[in-house]
Amino acid sequence: MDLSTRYNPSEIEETIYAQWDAAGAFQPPAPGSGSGKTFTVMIPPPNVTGVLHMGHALNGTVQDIVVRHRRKLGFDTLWVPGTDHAGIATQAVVEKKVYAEEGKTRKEMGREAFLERVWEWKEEHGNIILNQFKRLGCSCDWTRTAFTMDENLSHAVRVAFVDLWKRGLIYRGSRLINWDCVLQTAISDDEIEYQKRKGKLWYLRYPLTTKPGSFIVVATTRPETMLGDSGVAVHPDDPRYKDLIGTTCRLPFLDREIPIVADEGVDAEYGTGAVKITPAHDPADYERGKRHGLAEINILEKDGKINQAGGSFAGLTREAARKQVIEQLEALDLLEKIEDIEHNISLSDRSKSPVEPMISEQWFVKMKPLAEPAIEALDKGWLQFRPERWGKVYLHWLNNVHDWCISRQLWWGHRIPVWYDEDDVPSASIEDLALGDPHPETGKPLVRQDPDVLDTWASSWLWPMATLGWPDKGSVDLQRFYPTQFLSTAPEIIYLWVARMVMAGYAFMDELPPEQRNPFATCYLHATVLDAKGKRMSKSAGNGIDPLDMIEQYGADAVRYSLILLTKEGQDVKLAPDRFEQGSRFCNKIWNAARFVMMNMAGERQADSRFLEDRWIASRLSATIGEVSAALNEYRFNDAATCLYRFVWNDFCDWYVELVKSRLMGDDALSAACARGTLVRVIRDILGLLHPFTPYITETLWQQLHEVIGETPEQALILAPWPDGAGVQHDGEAEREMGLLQELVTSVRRVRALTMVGERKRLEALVVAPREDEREVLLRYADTAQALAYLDRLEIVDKATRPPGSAVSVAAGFETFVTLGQDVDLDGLRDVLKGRLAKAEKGLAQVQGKLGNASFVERADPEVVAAEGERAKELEHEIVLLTRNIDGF
RNA sequence: GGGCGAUUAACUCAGCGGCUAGAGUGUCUCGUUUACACCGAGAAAGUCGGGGGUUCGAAUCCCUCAUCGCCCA
Repeated sequence: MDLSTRYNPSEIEETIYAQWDAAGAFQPPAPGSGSGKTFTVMIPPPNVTGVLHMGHALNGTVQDIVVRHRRKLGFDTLWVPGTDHAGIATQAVVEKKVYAEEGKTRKEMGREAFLERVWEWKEEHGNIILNQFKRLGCSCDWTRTAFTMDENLSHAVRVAFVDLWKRGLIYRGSRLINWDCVLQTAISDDEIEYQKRKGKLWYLRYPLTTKPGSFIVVATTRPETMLGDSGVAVHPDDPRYKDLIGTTCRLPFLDREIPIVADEGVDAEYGTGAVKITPAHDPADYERGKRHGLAEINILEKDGKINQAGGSFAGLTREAARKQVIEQLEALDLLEKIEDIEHNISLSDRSKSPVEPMISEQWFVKMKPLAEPAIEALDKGWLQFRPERWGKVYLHWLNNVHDWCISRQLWWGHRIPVWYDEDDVPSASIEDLALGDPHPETGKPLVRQDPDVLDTWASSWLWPMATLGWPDKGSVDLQRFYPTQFLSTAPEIIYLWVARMVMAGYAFMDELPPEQRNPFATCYLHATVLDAKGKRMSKSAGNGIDPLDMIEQYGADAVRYSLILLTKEGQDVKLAPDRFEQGSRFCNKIWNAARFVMMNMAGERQADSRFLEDRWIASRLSATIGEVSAALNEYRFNDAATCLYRFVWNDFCDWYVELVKSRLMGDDALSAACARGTLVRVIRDILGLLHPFTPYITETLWQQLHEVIGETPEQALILAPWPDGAGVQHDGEAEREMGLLQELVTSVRRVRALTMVGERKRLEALVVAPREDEREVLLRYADTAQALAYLDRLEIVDKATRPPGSAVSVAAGFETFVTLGQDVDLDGLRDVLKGRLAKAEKGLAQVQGKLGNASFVERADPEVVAAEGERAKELEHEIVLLTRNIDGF
């Protein structure tokens, strides 16, 4: 064994990962050879264009902890990795690249050639992020790596499309949709982000046809849309406008006569109480226009420029048109006033350009019928959110769901499987149809395929099923691993993805009973990672911390452990690079604790021990196994990590290892053997319990430990059974006695520190312990205490007065006098005693207050009352001791 | 406008009806006894955002206000 005193992650991580992979540890056992209980997790597929950010790192860690834990528990565990094709993002990346390299636009290049280039790009760059997940230590089954554009997944998309089509849930229609003028495609409601901006409210005068020289004034934030106005609305009860209802006004520039209508939806308080109606370019106006039968006048080209309907403004950009409209209105004295306001504008997620609502022919999915079972799944408890509150967000969206615009004017994606005959009658088909062949219903020759592709979510919503083989219902994986047990993702895609996957499960897995149809039993929403100032980390803000840098610097285990230690369930986390030091230090601590064990393995080992500290650490281990197991079963990762941290550092390293040192060096062979046996037992379980959190270091130490003790482990740690707690149990007596011993040792240390007498100086101590049971325990372990407190002599008696030249420390029930000789500075010690006294007196006053309160004694739990009584006695005793000793100085 | 979250030690966070309100970092003091200086020992440090209420008892439950952040419209 040659172990450096420092843990050096970079030396081991790659080797260990390769070992796991080579051993097939990431794959579930073959059908029939495992336990038969499966546990499945699907990775939320990152974009192929993506690189790992902290959110991914946290999410990857969470999933890997779950997966490793369940695998060690004996489940046939499968974690499916993969990426999605990210239609808009990927197309934009490749478009840019092609233009930079060849100066060609995608249109100049042509669809076929362009798609070839996208595939080339994907082959070259598409695995970057998955390899980064590997660096993190993620134990995905890479033989099942999926991509949403793979043949089988593409087939699934077509089957789903045609199925919904046949059920009448997919339709094509001319609707108001969100248009991205830069990328020139439709986007869904969920791809919009809102930004608060300073803007203006312009008040425009529209001349009344019935009263020449008079106007109706409408307020708008987007004056250029007036070119598409086909009406003005007022509230029916608004006295200002009552007599104008049913009359008309004239639209400036275009000289269009438009009606003034009454609409309940108008807010009489806002602006002038009269609003312009632009049905073709505003969602509210679209509805309003429908109600009043107003014309839908499209004034925009696909690139956002004003079209012919804009008259003299045709050809101008939106920005230029706004300027011109305002200037010309002003010239005509039709601009009443301008107000500064703050309002939300909608931007496209992808291009960050203002979204233009536009009427356009698109494909839609009817969502209401699909949403119902997804709502029921949560109500019935078949689906659970963690933290639970996210369920409300999920329900809110489902209850207000709009039809989903699934067509995109892109090339990269699943092409819509619809062909048209010469009369534009569509037909959807799973298999490609050939142009020229007869239309399946009309019999007329097919003349074209729909040029558009589907929204990326139209394939990722099938992810949990399609990656397992759906629509092949006979697929072994699908039957074995569906439904999955756990999904971990970010809260911002509850609508985009989570809710849609549940819908898809109910829509397409209809042969399963309802409780098994939804694709995951638990949806865990992980924290959002913020920077040190509390701002969201983002590429554009440049405030991100690169997880790969952190892995380089501290090691993957340290990054994982730090993230979990920082992240209370579902609570956002503020992160600075130095926060990873905690995990790094902890890894180093484990490394050295294991080194210590390995350095002391020469000789017999006995597992079953009656020594106090052996029984105590076994008792603590038993509790730790219980707590960690419970926490992991309930996905409380932070609780599990904290519990392990305390056990390893405070119990095992600070106390147990120190206690055992003298035994290992001593002459008592049995004592040494018991110490060795216990050390091995505890460190093995520590490695096992920590493995899901810090897989590399624990696996490495596991192998080294076995080498040292001359055993061949049955399995690598990744597959070794989860510590079951057999052979260790709660031992109240050991914990009590150990507590006393710790008090005694701490007392002596405190005296040393506060009197500056030095850690090393050999001292003598006298303990006065009036309680017989306590005295008896302290006497029994006096040797141990003497060693830990570095004492030459330790005397324990039932009563005595303070020896001259000694300092004192008061622990709960006893006094510890430490002989120091003359000329020792006792001020520090006295201050501490005074502080303790003040605290004890305050505590006593509180407790007596409670006990003196008749309602408390009467109403509180008898156990609570009894405990308070005990507490009062302890405090009284402590006060006596403290007072006595302060007076003595 | 609606919803959600946060506000506890100098900093970052736990605790969510009854432990003397904890941890990590930082600070101060001391320390190289066969693991670890990425270490050990000890100490100091908090009117638990403000106000009101419920309760025998509130950091914890309810109401309200304030500040910050996120989501939705």
